[in-house]
Amino acid sequence: MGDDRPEPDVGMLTGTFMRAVQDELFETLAEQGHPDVRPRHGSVLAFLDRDGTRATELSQRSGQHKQIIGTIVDELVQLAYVTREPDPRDRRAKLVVPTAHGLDEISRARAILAAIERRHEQAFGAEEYTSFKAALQRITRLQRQWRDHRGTQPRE
Amino acid sequence: MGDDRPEPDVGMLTGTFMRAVQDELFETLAEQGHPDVRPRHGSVLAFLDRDGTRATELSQRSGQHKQIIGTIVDELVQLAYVTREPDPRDRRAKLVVPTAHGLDEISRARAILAAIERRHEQAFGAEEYTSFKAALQRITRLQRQWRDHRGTQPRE
DNA sequence: CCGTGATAGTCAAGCTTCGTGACTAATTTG
DNA sequence: CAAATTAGTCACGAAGCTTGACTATCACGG
Repeated sequence: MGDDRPEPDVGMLTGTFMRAVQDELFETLAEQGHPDVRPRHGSVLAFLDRDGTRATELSQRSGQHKQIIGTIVDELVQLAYVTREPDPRDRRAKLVVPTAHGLDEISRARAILAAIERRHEQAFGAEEYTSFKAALQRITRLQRQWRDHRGTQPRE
Repeated sequence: MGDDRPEPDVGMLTGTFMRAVQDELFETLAEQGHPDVRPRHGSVLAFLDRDGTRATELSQRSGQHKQIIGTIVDELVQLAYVTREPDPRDRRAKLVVPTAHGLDEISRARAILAAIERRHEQAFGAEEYTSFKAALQRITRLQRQWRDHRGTQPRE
């Protein structure tokens, strides 16, 4: 399945970039003792506080439905990355708390992503990479509000 | 589902950007007479030549499995975006050929994406946006070859 | 104090997308 | 002309997400 043309548009381009980062992250994690974490688990692990976080809070931070967070936490409990603890302030709620294994995954994932960025920085030069990243953040913030600009651009 | 923190890493950041572009593209297409095209259809429509393209070729260009391309073409035939024509040079092969409706979708999609980029360009300034896009292409090309750099980065 | 409405988490069913392996027909190779 | 390749399809299953409904608990106003 090999050839792959230059990406036709910005959407596909960023999709390809994202997939490439994901591939490196999860294959490297697999080599470092975490072969069972998958991208979707990031919706929990990437947003987890050291002292535990509620599922609803994780849902809001990640933008995923509560239902999804529930099943992800099920899997992560199974894999011994987190535990469910009762929340002392609210008997309905449960805190999702990372285990030692979970904390290890989190710090390794951050290290791998930092290494990726460091590589890009070295290839680009520090200032050019920094401004690229700033532009990406700004453009993302801009694009997320596209509905506000609806009539702004006249059509054809 | 509301709050959404600042994206924790580059992977998620680009993912958010891609999703935002996709949302604008397909909602706008829906308003312009194409309510049934979905993102996956892009693997065919975005890579289609005006005079037709083989499924295998589409598979290589898009990076999707032949099986996937087959089902996408099934759907697009159903929706009258393309037809399957026999390939005169090879009786095994069929050419996927866009209909007038298909060509309309393709040109509208390109126009919408161009409008998005124009908006970003206006917000950023032409030169800064151009260099951003060039950096994104370069960094994507770089990241796709991450396996080559494996031992390069010593690990803590 | 109590009832009404909101909130936390879960259960269940269904849909979309993708991956994998096997198979037929036609072509290319030697 | 036999053997290996290639184009397209069929069948099955696994992930991931969406939606709606339901139980237990909390918060607020009367």
